[in-house]
Amino acid sequence: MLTNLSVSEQNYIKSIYHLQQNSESVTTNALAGHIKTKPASVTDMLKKLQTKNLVNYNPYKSFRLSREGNKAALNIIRRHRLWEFFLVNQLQFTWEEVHEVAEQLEHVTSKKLVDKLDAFLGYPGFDPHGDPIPNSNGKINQQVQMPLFNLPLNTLAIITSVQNQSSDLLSFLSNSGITIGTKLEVKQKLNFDNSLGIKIKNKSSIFISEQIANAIQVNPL
Amino acid sequence: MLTNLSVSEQNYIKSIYHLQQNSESVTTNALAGHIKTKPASVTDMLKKLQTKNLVNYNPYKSFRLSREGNKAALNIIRRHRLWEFFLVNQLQFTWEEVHEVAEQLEHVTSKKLVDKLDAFLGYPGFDPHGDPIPNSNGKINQQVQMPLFNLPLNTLAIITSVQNQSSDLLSFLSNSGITIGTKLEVKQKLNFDNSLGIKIKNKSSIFISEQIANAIQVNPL
DNA sequence: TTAATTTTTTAGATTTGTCTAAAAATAATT
DNA sequence: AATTATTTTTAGACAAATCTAAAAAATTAA
Ligand SMILES: [Mn+2]
Ligand SMILES: [Mn+2]
Ligand SMILES: [Mn+2]
Ligand SMILES: [Mn+2]
Repeated sequence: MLTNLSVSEQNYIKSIYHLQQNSESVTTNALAGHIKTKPASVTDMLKKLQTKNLVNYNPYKSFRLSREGNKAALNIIRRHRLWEFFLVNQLQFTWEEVHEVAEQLEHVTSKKLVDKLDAFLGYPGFDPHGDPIPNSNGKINQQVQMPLFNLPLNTLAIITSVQNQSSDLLSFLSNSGITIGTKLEVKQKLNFDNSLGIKIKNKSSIFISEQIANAIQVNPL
Repeated sequence: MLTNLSVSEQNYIKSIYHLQQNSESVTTNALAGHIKTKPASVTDMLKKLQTKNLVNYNPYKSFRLSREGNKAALNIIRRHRLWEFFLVNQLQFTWEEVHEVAEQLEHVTSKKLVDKLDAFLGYPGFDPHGDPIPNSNGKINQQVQMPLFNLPLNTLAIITSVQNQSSDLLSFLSNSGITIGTKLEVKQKLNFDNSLGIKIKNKSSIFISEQIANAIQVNPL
């Protein structure tokens, strides 16, 4: 049942998918916050997505993407991340500039376009922020990673992804010499505010806040 | 006054621009036919475009794009044609496949994206159908051309563009060895139906209808 | 286990873009 | 010039997506 999804429906589905990554089921308020709309609008849309069998919705209780909905979400995310890869690797965008543009490009739904773009780019596995790109069957290359905040002291690790699209944060990170593939270790942790002193390999040491350390995902070597 | 235009507004403006190429001013019915909507909807949209100063609209009389509207149209057309060029030259689409996809891509309005795409493609002057691509200032490379139907007999000419996006027609033409840059001459014209016998350089002769001959633009050598 | 608080849903309104049917204006014919 | 035909606009309705305010349900606290 390959229904044509409106841009709005696509955005809701994608947001539900992302929110489900962190918690088992999603709340109306969380979705409203994520998508910058009001809870009442979320309820309206949930009823529509329910009739299209894209979510399993129990009013007042909870909702999740259906198998159909999950598949649709992966398609949208595939397009989003392929375009981000294209923008950085072919058009010389920086990693903090691409998210906004990809938010628009992801809604161009031609399958032929997406698959040809994928081939043109050499079937990349990860986008510029380290997030995995689903292949044309919706299969994702999951990688082992943990928040930098949880990395034990004095353990060398490699940055695998950054779980936040704020261009503020992203340009701060690249200005500090932090990007996907950067090797670093945590040297100290301040009890006062939970900030971390980190040593970037072959570079200077800097302090980062707990929030930033939680957005950065690493793979201990 | 760089107002944000909805997809619908963009489609209306683009259509008005194209219709103005052929006749001085545009009629409500012609626009409705072109955009596959009803005359009443056109009137509604004209009133909105008028308040945004994108058209000069005299109810019951006529309407044209304003200077503003013209500029907006050129921007949309620039995006459309750049993407068509990209699809054919980078993603290996054929010239009859690109129009439909470009209809969607043209509505992604990021100026940075468009300018970087332009640079990436090497600032192409013409799209895969031979239509000129406006530069970032809206300037167009006009070429001297005439309908193949008007080409005198036995005059060598080069095909410069095809003024129709029907994929039917476009694949017929490429299957017949006709594309942008093809050299040919008209050998005979049947009075019965105005069809033309044309000789493609280094290839066989074929007959084409008056309609097709009028869609093909050539430059006599 | 009531009462208070928070979350979620409903009711009703609004905006955008579209449509049909009817009215008004313009153009073409006799 | 009057009639007829065509084109265009208006009036009113509708679907999609959103909002505010009020009601209902669920959760938390007392
Ligand atoms: Mn992104
Ligand atoms: Mn990303
Ligand atoms: Mn086209
Ligand atoms: Mn074209």
